[in-house]
Amino acid sequence: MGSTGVSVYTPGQVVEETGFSLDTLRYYERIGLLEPIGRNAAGQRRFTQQDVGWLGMLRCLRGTGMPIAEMLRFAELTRAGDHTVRERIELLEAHDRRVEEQVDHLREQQVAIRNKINYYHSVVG
Amino acid sequence: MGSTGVSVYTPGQVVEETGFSLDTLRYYERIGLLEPIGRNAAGQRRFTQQDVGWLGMLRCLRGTGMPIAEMLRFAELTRAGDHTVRERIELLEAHDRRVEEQVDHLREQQVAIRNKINYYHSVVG
DNA sequence: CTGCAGCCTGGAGTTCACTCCAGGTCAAGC
DNA sequence: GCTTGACCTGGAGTGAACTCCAGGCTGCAG
Repeated sequence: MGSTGVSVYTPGQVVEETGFSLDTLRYYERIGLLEPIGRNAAGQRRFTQQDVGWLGMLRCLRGTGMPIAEMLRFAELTRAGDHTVRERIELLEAHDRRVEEQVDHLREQQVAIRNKINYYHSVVG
Repeated sequence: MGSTGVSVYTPGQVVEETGFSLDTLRYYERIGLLEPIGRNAAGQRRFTQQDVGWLGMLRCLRGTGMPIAEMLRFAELTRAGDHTVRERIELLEAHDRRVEEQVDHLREQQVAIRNKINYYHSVVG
């Protein structure tokens, strides 16, 4: 391990790691998607490994189109403790099904787009 | 064929067929995604088979995440005539690649979500 | 002839998810 | 000791894509 026993991340490092913008990180904290992030003496955020891990989860959910409101629910369930694990499973499984539908849907429409492309190719020869 | 020689569609029928809302149809016409739709004596829209076909294409593009601005460009190319077919091909092929990326991306994140689900399952037993 | 459903217009309002801003603090390098 | 850059706050602004509204017309079922 380095000079610090525990890994902490500056906002800049978290931006780097997660791909969220600094404004988005602050926004997520404000609305309660993140628990209040620890601060150093100067009041600057210091993210823990855990925070970064959680952000990874959020990125996954957002990236697959989960609305903020539902992520918020997931965050609350997570904070509420172990007795909510079943609910979290349900939430994620429902989301997983939606992702599956999204993929199917995209594939279907892709076929139509490709048909159009082929048609155009046949027009220009 | 029925009582009308050519098929025309009332706004309501187009809503039914395309899944776009009436407001969206009007919006699309306003911004130029649709050419001005024909009207009956009372000033009400009457969509042609062609209009409905074009709307099908739009639905496909929107449904795969193409921004309105780009659909507008596609609409303008289409209106401009046959000499734009190559540009249209390029536009659609670029979009097709983005759709492909979308699908890959979704699949990747889906794996992470499923891992999480499995982890939760292991927790509750 | 009355009522209602479906349609019309221009323009305002909404939702979502950020993103930006002004004005300020603090640490470190030159 | 001054500048620079990363960071802070509360709150306002943005962009995309609709969606809604008030007020008004028409055609037809009862």
